[in-house]
Order: sequence, then C-alpha cells, then structure tokens
Amino acid sequence: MNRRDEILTAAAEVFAQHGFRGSTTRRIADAAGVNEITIFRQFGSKEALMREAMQYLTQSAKLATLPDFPVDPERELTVWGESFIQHLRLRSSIIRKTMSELEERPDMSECASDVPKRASNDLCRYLTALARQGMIADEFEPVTAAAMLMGAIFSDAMGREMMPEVFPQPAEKAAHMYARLLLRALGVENGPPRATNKQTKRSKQLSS
Amino acid sequence: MNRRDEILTAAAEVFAQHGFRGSTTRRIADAAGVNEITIFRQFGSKEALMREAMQYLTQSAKLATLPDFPVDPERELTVWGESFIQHLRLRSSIIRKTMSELEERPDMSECASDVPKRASNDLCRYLTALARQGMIADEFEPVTAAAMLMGAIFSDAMGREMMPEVFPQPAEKAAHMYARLLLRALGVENGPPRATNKQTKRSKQLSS
DNA sequence: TGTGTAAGTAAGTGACTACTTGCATTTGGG
DNA sequence: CCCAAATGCAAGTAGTCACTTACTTACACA
Repeated sequence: MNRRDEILTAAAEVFAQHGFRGSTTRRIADAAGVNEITIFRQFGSKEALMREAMQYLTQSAKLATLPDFPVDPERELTVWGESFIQHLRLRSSIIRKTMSELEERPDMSECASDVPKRASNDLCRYLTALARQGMIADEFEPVTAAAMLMGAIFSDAMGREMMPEVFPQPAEKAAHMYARLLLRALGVENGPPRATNKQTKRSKQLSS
Repeated sequence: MNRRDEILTAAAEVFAQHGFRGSTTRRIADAAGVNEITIFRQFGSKEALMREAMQYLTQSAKLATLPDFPVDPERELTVWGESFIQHLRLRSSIIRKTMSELEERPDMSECASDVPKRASNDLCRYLTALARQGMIADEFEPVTAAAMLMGAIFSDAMGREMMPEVFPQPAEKAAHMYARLLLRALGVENGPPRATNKQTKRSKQLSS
C-alpha cells in the first residue's frame, strides 16, 4: 500500500468520524502515521485531499447484481437487499457525514449519489423484468416500488443504531422481511419457481 | 418574541446550514441581530446554547394523528404520510446535520429521535387496529410494515433533492403511492368502508 | 430620582487552524 | 557509492475559534 493511499484511507476514516470541518490535517496525519507536511506536499491542500479521498471511496464501491431473468424473486431480492444493507451499514458514518455536507460542499458529495442511483436503476430493471415475465400480478410503478424497498433499507442502515426498537428484529433478517413485504405488495407468488407460470389476476393470498 | 427565543431560533437556523462546528457564536449572533457577548451571558457556552436550541425545536414538533378506529385506511394513511413527509422535508437540512453529529454529540442528538419513535409507535398502533378490525388479510408484523412506510417517506424527504429521478413523481403524490403500496402488501381491501359509514367517496381502485 | 438588569462596546486570551519555509534525514535506483 | 526524490523536524504565519474582563449605555420600575 502506497503512502498516498494510506493518507487517503486515513482521511476517509477521520472524515467518517468528524466530518469535513472536524477533519483537521493534524488528525489525518496522525491517523496515517505521517507528518502533517507530507499531506500538503502530496495533495496541495486539505480540500484537494478530501475530494480525492471521496472519489477513492466511491470508486471502490461494488454493488451486488440482480439477474436479468428472475427465477426466484424472494431469494434474489433478499440476497440483493442483504448485500445492499450491509454495504450501507458499513458506511453509515461516512454517509451521514457526506449527506450533511451536501449544501456546503456539493461538488464533494455529489459523487456519493452514484451508488444509490445505480442501485435504484438495477432494482427497477429487475422489477420490470419480473413484470415482463408475468410474475407480477398487479399493475405497478417500478420507481415507486424500488424507492420503497431502497428507502426501507436505507433508513434501517442509518437509523437502527440510534433507535433499534423502530426496526424489525433481528437485524440480519430485516432485508428479507422488507423484500417479502415488497413482493406481496406487487402480488408476486412466492416459493420456488415452477416454470414460467403466469398469473394476471390479483391473488391476495401469498402467505404460507 | 423574546430575545432569548430569537437567539435560539437563529442558532437552529445557523446549525441547519453549517452544522455544529460551522455554527460559530459570531454567526449565530449576527443571525440573531445580537451582540456575541449576549449569547454567553444568556446561555453560558455554545454547547449549552445548541443543546437548548435542539430541545426548543423538537418540543415544537407536532405530528399528525392516526385514528384509533380505522375507517378508510388508504385515505387515513395517505393524510398521515403526507403530513409526515412534509414535516421531514421542511426540516431536511437540520435532520441531516443532526444525524451527522450523532457520534460526536450523542446527548444533543438523542432528543431528535423522539419524533420518529413517536411516529413509528402511532403507525404500529394504527396497523394493529387495522388487523384487529379484520381489515388486514395477510399475517404481518406491524414493526416491519411501519419501518417500510416510514423508511420510504424518510428517504424520500432526505434524498429527493439530490437525486429526484430515484423517487416517484410528482413529489406531492409520493406519500399516497407509498401508502397504497404498503396496504397492498398487507392485503388490505381498498375502497370506502361498507354500509355503515359515509366517508368521502374515494374508492377508485387498482386491481383491474 | 435612584437602582438593578439586560444589553452593548472594546480589547484581549490562549488554543487551534490551514499552510509555509528552511534544513536535515532517509530511501531507493543506477 | 551517489544522487535525487520523498519524508521528517522545528519553527513560524495569519487567521479563526470560544470565551473573558472591564466598562458603558438603555430602560423599567419603585
């Protein structure tokens, strides 16, 4: 690992803990085990360092993929949701800080909106594919449905620590429960696949 | 309006724009049209001022109520959701700042969790009442369902400004759409109540 | 008219901030 | 072994921060 990369990761850590204003060059240098001067020689200014640190982070973000051709919606959505919620939980501190810097430093934060945009896009595509395969009984709007699931997952990842009683228990099952609830809202049959069975009439009964 | 209250509201405004560290006593004094010294004489320290300002805010928050005996779930949930999302949207800046101060100043932020806790509680009670009245077809967990709706609303209020394409359009209909989706997930019959009630006719429903 | 209280003015404290300069030291490659 | 780049160290600059001290003004009320 490069000296430069060490500084970048240290900057990201300090930012996650203290935000932009609290990320003093002294603190970052200490966290990186590096002399403060080195930071200025490498990056020129705190601004430049932090900008580069943010890009460094968002570029390394990898999202789980949803299949192009749904087979087992409940399982696929759950796996995707669990991966997404875990991604957000691991980054909850830095996400909170980034969101609060939105107004004062929009150029630094806007790259952060990339991940949720891609996730929303993937999810919409998946839900549309579900509908195309006749697995969705009710008429629906993919953007609303996607916003609902992503919103539940996002809020859970951001807020569970502060108010656990508001969210379903246990935390590890949450993504699965959100996914199931969404599928029920869409009138999707659950259980394992059995060829491409098509059902256009709203079936209000899915519970086992 | 009291001098003291003027300072408190000014502090809240400055905090919403710049966060805790960015809320210098100078800025707050200017915003309040008051000498900086007055702040220290009135509140003793910046910490004390900000703490009081936060309480001042959360105490003034009023939530819409849900009826104890549901009559028209779609309508009632929509009205509640619209009120809640509007509440959050008006305060999105200050909520983002407060969430990002969680780790560094937990005592200051914890009073902020009061509103969502109360909202979640109200919503759970309402959903349970729905089930008790036999209006919910499927088995369900009220906490999960409540977290889903509140999560969608919260995320919408926090994120729409930054990435509008991720959320349903138009913004004014969003709460209604989330509420409808949730009710479908719970297998709630929509349409107005049967004979004994005379609510506004808001049937108009989905499943075709 | 006198007095107490809230507010203002002026000046300054020490700590911290981003950032700079000058010089010594380490390190790695040819 | 030498050179050059990278890094460290010591010190300093100008600015900002929360907060203080000492003194003055405005006003309500008795």
